[in-house]
Formats: sequence, C-alpha cells, structure tokens
Amino acid sequence: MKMSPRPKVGLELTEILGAAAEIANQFGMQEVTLANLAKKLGIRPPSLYNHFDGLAGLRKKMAIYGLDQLYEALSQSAIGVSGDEAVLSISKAYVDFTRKYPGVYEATLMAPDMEDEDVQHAGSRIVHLSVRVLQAYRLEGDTVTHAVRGLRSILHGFSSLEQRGGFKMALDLDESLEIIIKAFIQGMREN
Amino acid sequence: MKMSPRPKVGLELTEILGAAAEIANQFGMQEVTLANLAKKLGIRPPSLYNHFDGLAGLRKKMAIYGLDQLYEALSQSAIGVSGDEAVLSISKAYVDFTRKYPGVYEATLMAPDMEDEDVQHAGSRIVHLSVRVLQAYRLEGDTVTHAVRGLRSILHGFSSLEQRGGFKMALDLDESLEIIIKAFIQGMREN
DNA sequence: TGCTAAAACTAATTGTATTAGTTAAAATAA
DNA sequence: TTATTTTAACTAATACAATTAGTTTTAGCA
Repeated sequence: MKMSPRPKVGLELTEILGAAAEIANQFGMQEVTLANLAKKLGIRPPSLYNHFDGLAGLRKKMAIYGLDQLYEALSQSAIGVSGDEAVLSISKAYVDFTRKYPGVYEATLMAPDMEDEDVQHAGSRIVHLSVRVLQAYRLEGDTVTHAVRGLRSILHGFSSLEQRGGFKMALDLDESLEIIIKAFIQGMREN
Repeated sequence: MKMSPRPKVGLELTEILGAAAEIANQFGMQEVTLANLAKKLGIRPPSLYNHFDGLAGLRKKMAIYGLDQLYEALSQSAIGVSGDEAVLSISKAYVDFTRKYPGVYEATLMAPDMEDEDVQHAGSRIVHLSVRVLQAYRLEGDTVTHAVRGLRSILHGFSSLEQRGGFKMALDLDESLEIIIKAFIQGMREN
C-alpha cells in the first residue's frame, strides 16, 4: 500500500466562494460547474460535497454571498446622504456593482429557490435599505411600497439589459440612469 | 430483414418551437433539453439536428420566436391609442405576456449571443415601437432615447422580479405597475 | 498514544449534448 | 413509370457534467 501524499488542503468556505465568484465574473455563471471549480481549487469534484450540498447548494450560497456584498456596497454609498442624493447614490452603486462583479450579480438571481428563507433574508436587507432611503419623501400610504418596487425594477432592469448588451444606441449609459432615476422620483413625489 | 415502419414525422420548425415553448412555459427553460424536446415530439435527440444547430441553435430560434410574439402583442395593444394611454397599454401588454408565457419570455433572454444580427433585428422592432409611442411627448434631443431605456428597464425589471417572486409585500402588482409607469412618464415630461 | 471527525480520495452511475455513419421516405428528374 | 437525390429520421458511440457510495488520509483532541 503506497502512501500517496494527500495534502490536506483545508479549504474554507469563503475561499471556495471566492474562487466560484472569480469564475462567474470572468466567464459567467454557466461556467461555474463543480468540475471547473474543483480544478481551480486543486481538488476533485466530489470533495466539494463536504462543503455544500451539490450544485444547488453552491448556487444558494453564492446567491446569499452576492446579496450580502451588494447590500454592503449599497449601504456604504448611502452614508451621509439623503433625498435625491441618496437615491442617486445607491442607484449608481448598484449599477457599478453589476459592472464590477457581473458574475456575482448573476449568482444573486440564480438561487435554486428564491423563496428560501436564507435567500429571502439576504434580499430583504436591500429592500429595507431602499425603504429607509425613500421614506425621506414622506409618501403616503402604500406609495412607499410602490416606489420601492419601481426603484428595484429600474435598477435590476437597467443592469440586466446593460449586461446583456441590450442598449445599442451610442449614448452615455450613466447619463441615462441619472435621468431615469430623477424622472421616476420626481414623478412619484408629485402623485 | 424486416421493414421497420419509420413514420416520417415531417416536423415543421414551428411545431418544434411550439413544443419547446410549451416545455418552457410549464417547466422553465432549464427543462428545455434536446432529450425532453425529442421525447415530446416522439423522435430521438439526434434527429433534432436536422432542424437547427444543436442546443445553441434552438435557443437562438426560440429567442427570435419569442421576441416576434412579444412584438406582436405589444403592437396590437398600441393600436388606436396615444400618449399616456398608449404607454400604459403596452406596459400592461408586456407584463401580461410575461405572465402568460413565462418560458417564452425567458427564452427571449437566453440567446447564446445577444449580439447576433437576427436576434438584434427581432429586438429592434420592439425598441422602434417604444420610440414611436414615446415620440408623442415631443421630448427634446436625446431624451427620447433615455426615455426608451427607462421604459424598457422598468418593464424588464418589473417582469423579471415578479417572475422570480421578488415582490413579497401583499400589495397589488398591477397597481404598482401603473403607478410606476405614470410617475416615470410624468417625470420625463417635466425635464 | 489512540480515537474521531473532517475533508480529501477513487470508482461507478446517470443524464446530457454531440458526432459519425446509416436508412427509409419523399420529392424530383429522366 | 422508374431512377436519383434530398430530407429527416435512425443507431451507436463519445465526452463531459453531476452525483453517490465507499475508502483513506490528515488533524485535533481525549
């Protein structure tokens, strides 16, 4: 019996998620396979099952990891600002994030079950942040909820379309975002 | 040697795309595999290669098919209306479409190459329709382009988030959409 | 020192897309 | 009508992904 040297890699979950995020950002989520991830980490695919429950488990963990990072970026951008300035600030931070970490953002949308409690919780922090920022406008009744839905729709739709190359006109995208957001919040305030 | 009867199925591409759309609408695009599609059609997976170039080719054809259907629904909804009424009408038609045919809408976003000429062309018809509807507001300069980008962002973002169960508050979604769209177009007009 | 648990491993199974080569049916040409 | 060509099915085989079962090494701890 030969003593094949099996160096105990001793992987931490965060290193695994970091490696998975790198693959996702560089090549897209469809390239985040157990085979590719294992290769990058220098281990065999079945070994990954010691850290999470298969591909579905990995995607869930990546979604939560991504939502946490996105929340972090957004909340940082909202420090010390309020009103229009705050809404514009988190809007730009949101789009910046999807540009810098497209794969992580993609992972955010690829949880096997969006109804899952942990995923919901990670996402709800972002919703609550939006609520807090929009409450500055003192909208009445359910209007805050409608406004949050609108803001999220704009940010997600804009980012998604931009990532897919959906905007073909040669016209500055940051300018578009600013104009769109300003129009929306002004329109919400007036009704 | 027995003459095994091999009934010439004589599939038309539209029947194949229809079957694929049914799978997509019922079970999601991840279930649109060559194996599942072939089973539904009563043929063997390799036979599908006579009709399109593998899974990537199928996805491209489904994307174009979906964009054409979406355009059809939107343009019908815009007949005989103008201004706010027209924008609201196509917005509702857009969201209705994604609710009735979620898999087809998903296919719209899953083309292997969004830059592909045929896919771009199918998508551009929808953009042109939006331009025509928004031109009623006589926005100046590049503002029409910004407005089209905003409208598309809202509609795509809203639909996408709704489909993924992203809106958890118990508050009517159609009402949200109407308020969001009205706020956006009013805000765009005033600047 | 010896036990236990964590985290790696190999081997084998299943399901997927894909390619190569074959054949029957239908359409077309002689 | 008969012969040829094209279309669209087929079988067989390959490559690669996820997964499961069972095994082994390493590290920490009693």
